Amino acid sequence: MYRIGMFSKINKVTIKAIRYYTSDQLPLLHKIIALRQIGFSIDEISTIQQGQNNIRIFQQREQELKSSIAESQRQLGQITHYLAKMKEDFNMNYEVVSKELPEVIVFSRRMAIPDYNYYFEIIPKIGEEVKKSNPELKCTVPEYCFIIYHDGEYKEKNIDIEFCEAVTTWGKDTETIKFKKIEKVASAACVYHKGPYSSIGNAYAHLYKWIEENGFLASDNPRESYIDGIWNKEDENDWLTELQVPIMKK
Amino acid sequence: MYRIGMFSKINKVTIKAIRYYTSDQLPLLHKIIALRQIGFSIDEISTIQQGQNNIRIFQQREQELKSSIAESQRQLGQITHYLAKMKEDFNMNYEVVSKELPEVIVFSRRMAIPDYNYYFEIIPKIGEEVKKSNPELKCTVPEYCFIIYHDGEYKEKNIDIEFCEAVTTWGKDTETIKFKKIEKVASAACVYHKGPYSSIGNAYAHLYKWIEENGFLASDNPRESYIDGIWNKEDENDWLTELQVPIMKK
DNA sequence: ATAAATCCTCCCCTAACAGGAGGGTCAAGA
DNA sequence: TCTTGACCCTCCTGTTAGGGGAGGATTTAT
Repeated sequence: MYRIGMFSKINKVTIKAIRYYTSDQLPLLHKIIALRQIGFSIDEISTIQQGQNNIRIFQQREQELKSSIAESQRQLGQITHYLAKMKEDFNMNYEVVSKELPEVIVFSRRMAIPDYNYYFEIIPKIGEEVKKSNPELKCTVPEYCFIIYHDGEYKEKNIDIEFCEAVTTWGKDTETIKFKKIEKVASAACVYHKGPYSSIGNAYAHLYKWIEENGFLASDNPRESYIDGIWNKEDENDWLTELQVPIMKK
Repeated sequence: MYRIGMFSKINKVTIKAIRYYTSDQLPLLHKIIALRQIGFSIDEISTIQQGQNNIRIFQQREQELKSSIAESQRQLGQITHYLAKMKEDFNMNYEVVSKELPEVIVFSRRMAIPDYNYYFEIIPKIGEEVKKSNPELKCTVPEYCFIIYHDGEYKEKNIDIEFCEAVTTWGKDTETIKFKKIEKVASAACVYHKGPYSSIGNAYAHLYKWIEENGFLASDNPRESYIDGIWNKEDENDWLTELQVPIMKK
């Protein structure tokens, strides 16, 4: 007779779950788990266990699955449609909105890069390194992955940037990668930029013009937050980036 | 200003649901419902409503949908596999089990049919007729659709059968179709038959032999319950039927 | 005025656990 | 012998998006 903790480890089921089942179900634990993974409810499982009219229950679940897949695909179609429409909009006009940027925990690496082409050589390496030293680490959903420009001015060479990716908990620092808390920003002017990075200057221009015209002042360095990029879209024209500039009333 | 009942009818939302939303959400009711139908949670919807960082939330939902579809398809594969295995088994050997048949409400039509070929001409008509007179009627899940043989002996012609289909509530009788309660059967010997109806005699033979050998007596007329048939499977060899004979101890 | 329809608030219920509080038991180490 | 830590138990609450119903208040129709 194993103690419950051991039993839980052996069967890879939480103690809570084990306790949830009545004791006469325990010898069947594996079968229960298998059936649960096919999506049967506990009630259905005990029916399956007793009666031998399994087929109907299986067929019923088959139907459920088919219709739920159909439903999900419908929803997916809708979402794709919405997303396409949104990105279309960002293509047409820069619409600036101001919003709060919440406090986040990030892992970050600050560095000077020789020029903009260097970006996507270094960023995947950071990801790998942090995964090696913190295998359990989870990024937030939705993802929030951005670069802070620390130069006060626009530079083409030797740019001082800080790469940040928001995560759910603190992790272990490495030599180059540090965990830190990014404080909440009460108000930031934000705009989406769709297309390649070469044309991102327009978006910045719009953004700073809006800040000026609406009586604000940029109160901190800008962030460039990456939504779609080379990692998920082949076509440069589909890339999507959000620019965020902390602002304060003049 | 509409009263809530009217408002509920106009918008096709239950009063409970309307009350669930806070009053400042009501002007957006349609948007909320649309987003709910894409599967967003209330929290996500209010985030979408406030912040303008919609894209990430939509993308996140897109991912969720994709993985849930993948998961469902995995489950579907499993189930198909299980079902195939079960039906394989029924093909190999008749395994008799005894079980309880629960009490059900059915609509039924008792009639004499000239011969067995007449079956599938008459049955769809019954379905249509009952749908016409009771449009709201719902069949049970899992379905339970069967024929009771009222002849005491085996006959080839002019067979006295009663077609029954289990439903969830009582409905309106028609001239030929009556609603009735079928009493619970404490114990019935059951066997699955796979293949065309022409070979169903074997299954009956097995079943009655089992009843005899195990010291039971058939206590009522047999039921033939239809699982797969011409309505969902082209190949006769895939048809599946369960035979049920109420029994009692000798 | 009265009856019927409609409305309101309040409480409990769902599925399958997760999370935590508070307390009990047992063996090893000091 | 006392204490500490590991492990265990039961009980309570929370999760989603409302559904179902009780009991009483208000509005509408006759």
